[in-house]
Amino acid sequence: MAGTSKPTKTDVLDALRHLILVQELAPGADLDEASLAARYQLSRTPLRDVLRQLAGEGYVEIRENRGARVAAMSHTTLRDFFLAAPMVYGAILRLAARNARPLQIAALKEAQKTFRASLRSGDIAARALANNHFHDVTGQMAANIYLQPSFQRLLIDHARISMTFFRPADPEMAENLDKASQQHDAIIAAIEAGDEAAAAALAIDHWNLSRDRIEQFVMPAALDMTLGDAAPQTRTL
Amino acid sequence: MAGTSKPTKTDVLDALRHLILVQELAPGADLDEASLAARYQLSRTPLRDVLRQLAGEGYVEIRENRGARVAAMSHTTLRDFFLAAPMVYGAILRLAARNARPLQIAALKEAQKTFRASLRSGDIAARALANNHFHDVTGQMAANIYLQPSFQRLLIDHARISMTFFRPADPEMAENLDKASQQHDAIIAAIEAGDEAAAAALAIDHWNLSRDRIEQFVMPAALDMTLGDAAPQTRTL
DNA sequence: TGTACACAAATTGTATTCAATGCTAAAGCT
DNA sequence: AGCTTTAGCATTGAATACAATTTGTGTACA
Repeated sequence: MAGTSKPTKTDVLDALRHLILVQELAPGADLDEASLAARYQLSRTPLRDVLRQLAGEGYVEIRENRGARVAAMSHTTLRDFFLAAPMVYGAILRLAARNARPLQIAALKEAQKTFRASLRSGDIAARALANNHFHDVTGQMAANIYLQPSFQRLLIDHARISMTFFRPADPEMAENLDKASQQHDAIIAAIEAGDEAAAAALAIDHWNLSRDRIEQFVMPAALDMTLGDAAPQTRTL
Repeated sequence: MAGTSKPTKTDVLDALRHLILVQELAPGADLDEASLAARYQLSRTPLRDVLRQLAGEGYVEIRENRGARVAAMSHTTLRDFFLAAPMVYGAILRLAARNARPLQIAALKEAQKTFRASLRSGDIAARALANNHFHDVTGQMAANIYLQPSFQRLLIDHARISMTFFRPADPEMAENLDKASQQHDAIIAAIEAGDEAAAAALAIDHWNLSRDRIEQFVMPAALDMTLGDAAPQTRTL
């Protein structure tokens, strides 16, 4: 393709979704219509359409007369998330095992291949997107329009939470991710076998693993400091 | 208020939501931007915003370059609905019992009062809306942003399904609705007592009752026609 | 008679312009 | 000095005009 052509509305949608998922646009960040329109070379009218659509999908929030911002994350977000996620994802995987079609299973295997590659590459944004896509495919398999909206919102914040709570250096993290990848394989097997119960159980396991990873981050091991070190020995909280 | 003033965008949103919920705008109906703009006395630009927002909420569907239509109902809708509804609503009521605040409980009682009044009035559109509002309040009590999107979509189609599958004349229907109203009271009591298990169980009961009502309609008792009647005895399909 | 192509009408998408609203900061008042 | 008021600025909302896409219709041709 010769020369970067003017981005279409769909391009902008994808671009913004991407930026939000990998937190290059941080939660709560203000989105200015004028500058975004300039940035993507289209007028404000279609750009507003884009923001409205992203609002519908849960990526952004729009306040009347006060513009759009990236969907915020509050102090209750994590709790709400892990409260809802196992149930919804359990249902999704159960239905996926029930309804998956051969072409979809092929797509899921492909998605897992990409996920494994992203693990090796060490690119954590690529990993978050690949993981997102893997789960998105399972959502398509489930094919229940009433579960889809909540599931999609969970996927958005799952990606964002993963981007936040991740230490590439930590060897425990690497091990945790390897386990996650193995669970993906097990999920594929359960779906292919049509084993609903196994699929639902794997959903729970998968979230427990994810929660462990985050707990590791939120509540780290105490610093290793013995008595007699230079640091003060008593502290007020 | 002297003279009907020009409707604001919020008015149009509410009006369209209402029309869709009570099926005055039928599922799948085409929504023409120009005529809607003329109908509500605002230009196409804000009206498109409205349609985009309604699309995000699940009321309408927008196809690129081919306009908007009221969210369709397919032959799988009912199945998908009753598959997802008990689980989601069970979770909602469980969380409602856990988190409900006094003001919200007062609002719920008020909603139930309105619902009872609508039962007596016999206005089935008013009944659908009042029921919708009752459940909406429970959703606010649950206060989980990840369950909310799916729950809202369930509420939309619950109202529409109720409008479709209802025979005002049928005495069984009246009895069924009276039971539903009693369940509402039980739901209020469970929430007020903070009894999560009871609330969750009532959610299941409530959907089973609703499903019974619809099954009554979809699979009615066979017509009572004995051999030797005037009607032709053999027919081609 | 059926199909393919081309043209015309209708409807949606985009750009530009103008109006209204919210935010910021400076001035006046208590 | 601290609070309220008010004026200017920046940003969002609405309206109109224009462009592009889709759909329907008609005609020519196999």
